[in-house]
Amino acid sequence: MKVLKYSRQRESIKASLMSRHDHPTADALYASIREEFPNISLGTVYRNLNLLVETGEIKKVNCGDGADHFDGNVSEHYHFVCRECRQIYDMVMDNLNTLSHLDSTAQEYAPGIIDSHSVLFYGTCKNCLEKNKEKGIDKPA
Amino acid sequence: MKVLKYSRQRESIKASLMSRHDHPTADALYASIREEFPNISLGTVYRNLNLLVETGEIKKVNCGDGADHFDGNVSEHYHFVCRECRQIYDMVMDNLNTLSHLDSTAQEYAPGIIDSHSVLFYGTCKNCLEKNKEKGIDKPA
DNA sequence: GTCATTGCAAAACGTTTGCATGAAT
DNA sequence: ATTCATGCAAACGTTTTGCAATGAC
Repeated sequence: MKVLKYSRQRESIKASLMSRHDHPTADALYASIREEFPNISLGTVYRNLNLLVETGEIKKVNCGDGADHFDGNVSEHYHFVCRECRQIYDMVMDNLNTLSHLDSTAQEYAPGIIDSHSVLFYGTCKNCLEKNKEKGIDKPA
Repeated sequence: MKVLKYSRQRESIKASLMSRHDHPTADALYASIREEFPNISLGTVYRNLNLLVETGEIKKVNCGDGADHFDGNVSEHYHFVCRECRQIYDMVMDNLNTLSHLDSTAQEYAPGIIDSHSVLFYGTCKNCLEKNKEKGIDKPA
């Protein structure tokens, strides 16, 4: 296994991600890190995010919008992705009824060993539903 | 709604995807379509795949390897993604115990209206487990 | 002193788009 | 005749990479 050396940049990237409750892209994170490290490069942000994913300190979320999103919350949870505003929401669910149940069922059918999973729900979030109502739009685009 | 005109290319792309049991990328599909239509362009393949997704005739699967994969099976099912060989397997599961259960639980927590979902399991598939055993590797990389 | 990490820029990758031509209705 | 679809190539957005310089140990 690779030996990691300390780096202020990596520390700052991790701290910045941990302090957020959204699921920023590398570029969004880059923008906020630059306030502290004006000379940091986007490549460094990508390299460190990938390192942190490898060590399991953060998670990568792929919601299908073309960009990787990152999540400082490594506990098992689902995500809800709004098709209109593209925001990603955490969905904390009852493990007993959902995740663990899903896992045990999956084990029976999976053609191998499962070590992790990604559960995404797509739809229209409450905020967008309200905005649509205000504009007099009954059905979401 | 947009009116679609018939095109031999689109028909062939759909037929080609339907005949496969894997989950090819646009590029892989492009390679096999080229046997029938040597002059077809990759752009046309992408355009038609997106049209077919819009009309609900096929599905897009995002397994996090950077490329979109396409699925001719539009019935609700899960996917198992092998981290070693990158292959995507269909997981046909008992709806009563899993998908519908998951959906009803999700509705309680989701911050809006859910219209679809993506469930991916990651791990090592049976084939790779066997190959690893043959090579004398006990634990997967 | 060694080797990981950085900043920079270029390249790679998958996907989309503009445009003139061709095909379907 | 109209309008959508095609092939081609260029452009796009995201991520990775090669390299010389810097920093951690």
